[in-house]
Amino acid sequence: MVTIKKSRIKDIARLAKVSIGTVDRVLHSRGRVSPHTEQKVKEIAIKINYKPNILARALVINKKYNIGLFIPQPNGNEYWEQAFENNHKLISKFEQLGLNIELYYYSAENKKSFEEAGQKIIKSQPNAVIMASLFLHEGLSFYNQCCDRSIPVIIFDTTIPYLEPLSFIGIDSFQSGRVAAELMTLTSHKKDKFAILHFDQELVDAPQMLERERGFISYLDEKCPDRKYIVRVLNNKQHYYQNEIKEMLEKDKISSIFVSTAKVYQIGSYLQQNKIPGIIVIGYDLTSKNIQLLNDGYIQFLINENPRLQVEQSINTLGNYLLYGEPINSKILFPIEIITRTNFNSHISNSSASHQFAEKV
Amino acid sequence: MVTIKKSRIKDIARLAKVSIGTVDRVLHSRGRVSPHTEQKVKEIAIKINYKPNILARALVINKKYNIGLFIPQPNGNEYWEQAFENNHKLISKFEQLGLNIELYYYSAENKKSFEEAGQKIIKSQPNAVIMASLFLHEGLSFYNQCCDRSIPVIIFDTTIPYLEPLSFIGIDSFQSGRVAAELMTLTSHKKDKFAILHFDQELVDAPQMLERERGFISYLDEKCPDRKYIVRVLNNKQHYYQNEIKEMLEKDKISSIFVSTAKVYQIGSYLQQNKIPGIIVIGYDLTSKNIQLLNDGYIQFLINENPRLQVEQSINTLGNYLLYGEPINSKILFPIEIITRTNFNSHISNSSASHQFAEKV
DNA sequence: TTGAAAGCGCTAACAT
DNA sequence: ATGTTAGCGCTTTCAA
Repeated sequence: MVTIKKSRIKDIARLAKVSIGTVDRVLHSRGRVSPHTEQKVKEIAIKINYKPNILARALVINKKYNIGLFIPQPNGNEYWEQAFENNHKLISKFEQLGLNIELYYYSAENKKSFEEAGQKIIKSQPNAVIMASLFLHEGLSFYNQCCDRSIPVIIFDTTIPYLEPLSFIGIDSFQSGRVAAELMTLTSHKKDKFAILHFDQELVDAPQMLERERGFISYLDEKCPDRKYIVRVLNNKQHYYQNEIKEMLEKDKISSIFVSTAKVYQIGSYLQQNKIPGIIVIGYDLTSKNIQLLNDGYIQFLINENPRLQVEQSINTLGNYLLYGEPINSKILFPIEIITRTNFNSHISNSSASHQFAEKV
Repeated sequence: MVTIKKSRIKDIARLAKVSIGTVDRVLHSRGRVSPHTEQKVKEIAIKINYKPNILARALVINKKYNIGLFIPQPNGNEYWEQAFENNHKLISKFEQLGLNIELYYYSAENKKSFEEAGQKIIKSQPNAVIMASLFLHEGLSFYNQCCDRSIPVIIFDTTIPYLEPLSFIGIDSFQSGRVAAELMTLTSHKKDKFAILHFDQELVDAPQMLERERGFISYLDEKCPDRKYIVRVLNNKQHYYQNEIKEMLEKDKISSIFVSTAKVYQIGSYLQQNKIPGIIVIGYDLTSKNIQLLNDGYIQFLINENPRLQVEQSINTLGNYLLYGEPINSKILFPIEIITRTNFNSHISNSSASHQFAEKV
């Protein structure tokens, strides 16, 4: 096999009969080069198919970046715990390369804590921020502060409408609602009635939940306009919502239930406790309670948001952008993964492989 | 923020009052170091939390590897075309880093061509091989030749039983069959009858197809032992199989059909042409014909093997192993992805994000 | 406008 | 057993 030798700056310099300093100036358009030389160097670079060695470049640049990772406190919240499982190695990998990733937590129940953590981040003067904001208004305000200071922001998990961050990384909520509606339609009779349930939150602050509902309904409107369905917002307190569900099931003869969040286990548990089989239940996220109920047959489908991969992808994307100048997509939408009792294992064991599209280069 | 300075070999040397050469010898266990010095250096390395700079290491190692990528000729085979879509950039990325990836094609219909290409690879004396063998016996023989020459092999897409390659990368066929059975069960009545169809191939040579069938049946046996089903091997010629299907549908009142390969479109097309709605059809792979029928409602579910990601992951895994000495999993099983009319778009646009577990570091 | 040279952190050959 | 040094390919400073 003919091994083509890699071409280096030195080769260009030799062929163009100039010094490597000159070549460098041309390649980086730093000026102070005569047009004639510039032309010649460029030609030769193309001719010998010069590609810079990113390792050498990264080595010599040796720049340090401070990244603020702005996220809900994972303790006690399984979804966010999953998000950071195993990401220590990713973080320390990038640390080696000069990315200092600092974590800033806020409480998912406390807007104040979000604002406070946000102030800390701003004060730390980061080179970039990765954030997942559960609060619409506060998230927007923080984003604007970053913009004012020219700090690039990657938003993941939860969209904030109308913003144009460096990149949004997550899943398409609207589309995921459509998928849920499709699965319900496939698993039911034409005359069955559906329910869409939200658990009490300030819906204004939960654009995701509304988008999921919108998607769900858009599918029904489009594919089976005769379908009957109801929409309910349930109180989050067990005592209340259990009564509400009971009443609903008695009155409405629901065949299938779509819950707009990971709280779908509250429905599954109710059905399990009261031994009500035969209802198709769909919700979000592979939390342990949800998976248990999936296994027990009281939830049929879960839509996986793959929080761990979202974080991984966010860090990777930002790292490659800062360190290697890789272009960045303004939107990275994850596949909408349908999880069932039978395939969830394959998703858990290797969410990284599927999505680990992680390439180390 | 306190920026902790990265520790380098030089720092260890200074603190241990030895030269960097000695430190290097300790860190790489190259011997020729007194026990006392060794002990001291190790202690200090741990104390200052030394992590080698992989960039500098990769730069100086600067070794060239020849990799043989041994795969079916993609031209005219959409699955394999997908597998190599966009992988040029990955390949050229690694080329920069010293991985020379040479492609060797064989014809999926011609065992002889497999053997010939195999000989070529052996002759080229590669440092490692990545292969997808559609032929059981020939694949085994080639694998053994590599072993004899201590050439590590990564096998992807199609397993060869009983081998222990450096890594197997692909999906669990058995489990995917179970998923198909589950989906059918969820979308049908208890008394409906299922069909499992194989399209004519030498089944001996297709362990995947048999594994998928085995998985399918194992699920039924386990979860609904009363379920009626039939298994058929159909002739691949349109004229023949159309008659066979017709007969089958007339005689057996099938509600749902599971096809063990990407040829599921042959069933979908038949149903479409003959305007037979209401049958649940499940098969494999996101080829254009399959997707068209998914869209038209004559296929309900496809299981995605994500060929592109498999290739990406194979190259990444091998590259990181060779270049950075990363540990390697003997098995990397992908998530079993359920594709429907509504979510296929999200899978096509970004199969890389989900699985792009590719991290560049 | 150009060239020379130092140095990023590491490895490995060579000298002592 | 230990130390010294060249050099991987690139960027950047300084001198000419």
